[in-house]
Amino acid sequence: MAAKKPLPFSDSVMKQVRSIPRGEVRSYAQVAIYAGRPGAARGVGRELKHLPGQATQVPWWRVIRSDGTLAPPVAHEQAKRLRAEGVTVDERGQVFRVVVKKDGKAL
DNA sequence: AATATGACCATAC
DNA sequence: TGTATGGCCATAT
Repeated sequence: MAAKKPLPFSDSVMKQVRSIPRGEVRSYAQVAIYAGRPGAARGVGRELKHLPGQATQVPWWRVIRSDGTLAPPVAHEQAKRLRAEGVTVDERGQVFRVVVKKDGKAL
């Protein structure tokens, strides 16, 4: 019997994105790594772009850039949704990442 | 199969 | 500190 076929890139990415807890953010690169394709950050962004957007169940807005900024095409919508979850977003689209200690306590 | 594009990332200047 | 350049990966044509 053939070995277990790895999930398609897109499915793997979606799975990871959906696993991001509310109020938490993750970078494209980080998602790519968790999806099993380190360095495929661009591919991640491409997949998220393919999403329905507002009508999706995938919390794409929790995926931001590695430097904490938001991607220009969606920055507006994204900032709005992030703030709705308690994530502090600067006017310039800068996200103050929620740092959590191993205790689960916010820093 | 090769080229072009993109919601990126890291480094160099 | 901000801008420019190269690299990486996954689709579309």
